[in-house]
Amino acid sequence: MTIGITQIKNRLVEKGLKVTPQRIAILDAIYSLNNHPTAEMIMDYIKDTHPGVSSATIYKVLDALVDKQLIRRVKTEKEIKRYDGILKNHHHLYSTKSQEIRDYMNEELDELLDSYFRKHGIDDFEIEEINLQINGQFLSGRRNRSQ
Amino acid sequence: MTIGITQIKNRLVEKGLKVTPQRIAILDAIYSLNNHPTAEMIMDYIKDTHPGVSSATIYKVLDALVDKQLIRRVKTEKEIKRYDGILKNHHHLYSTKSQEIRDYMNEELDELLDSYFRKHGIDDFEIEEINLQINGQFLSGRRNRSQ
DNA sequence: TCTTAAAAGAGAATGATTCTCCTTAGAGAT
DNA sequence: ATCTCTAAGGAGAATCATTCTCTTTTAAGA
Repeated sequence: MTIGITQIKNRLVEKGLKVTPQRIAILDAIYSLNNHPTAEMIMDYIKDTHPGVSSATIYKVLDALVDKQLIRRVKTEKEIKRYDGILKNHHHLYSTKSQEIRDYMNEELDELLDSYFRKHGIDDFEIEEINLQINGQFLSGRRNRSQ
Repeated sequence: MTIGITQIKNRLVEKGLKVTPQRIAILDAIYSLNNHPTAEMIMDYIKDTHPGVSSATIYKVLDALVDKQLIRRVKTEKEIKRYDGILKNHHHLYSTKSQEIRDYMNEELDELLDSYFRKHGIDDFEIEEINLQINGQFLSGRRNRSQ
């Protein structure tokens, strides 16, 4: 299911974004390179058909597209910059408002997932570990969840 | 449950790492600042008690500690640099061997999680979205284990 | 076409992380 | 305790993706 140029234009218009060749090219690149490209991969892809697009433009367009929810950002392993002294497998609560991260442990949940995936494996993939990334908001109750 | 200096030393020795004041200070910082500090937060914390530790050392020590599995790295929102054109909520399969990421959609699983969390909420946290980060290995048809 | 705010371009600036190269110091052996 | 040797730490330059600043261009409605 490839997405055509007309459809890309419509999406831009719907979000109130001006339709520019750069934006079309970038969205098209993301849809075509459909395996979570980096900004650099997008630049490379575009270089052929649209030479001379400034890298600053790529970043600005990507920000605008994320902002208008036409695309999303995905986490990767490499860019990680925070450290955790707790080694036991656990999950994380991420605030969508701040940069706060809290640990979340729940063995019952782990077992539930474990038994689910024991029954329904994933094709061509051997699971080693599952981490939930739970996004939401901390309700600043004065209750302090230590550990 | 704070971890003492003696225990930190033991952990270093167990992993075959030389026990140095810098390593002790860094591990101690991670255990004390127990909310996923960045390298910078660790530097700040250490500055008082161990002034003059080179930032290069901080990074080297952190790498060594991750390498020996005394600490782990955690993903955050900010550092994300890859883009996804698929907006529907979905999960990701991450290769522990390469930088490959694949989408994984499973509505049955989503419903399972949904109903689980409807029954067992998380204290002081309002869930907006749950993404599974499933780490493992892609079994490429012929089972290519050669990295 | 005209107008104008939004978008694109160029290149400098930033800043976290990495690299290089040299010095220091754990830790086992003597 | 001292010696030796290699791992570890220090200093500062280098890197490099991303952001910023400022100027020019252009999409799109009048």
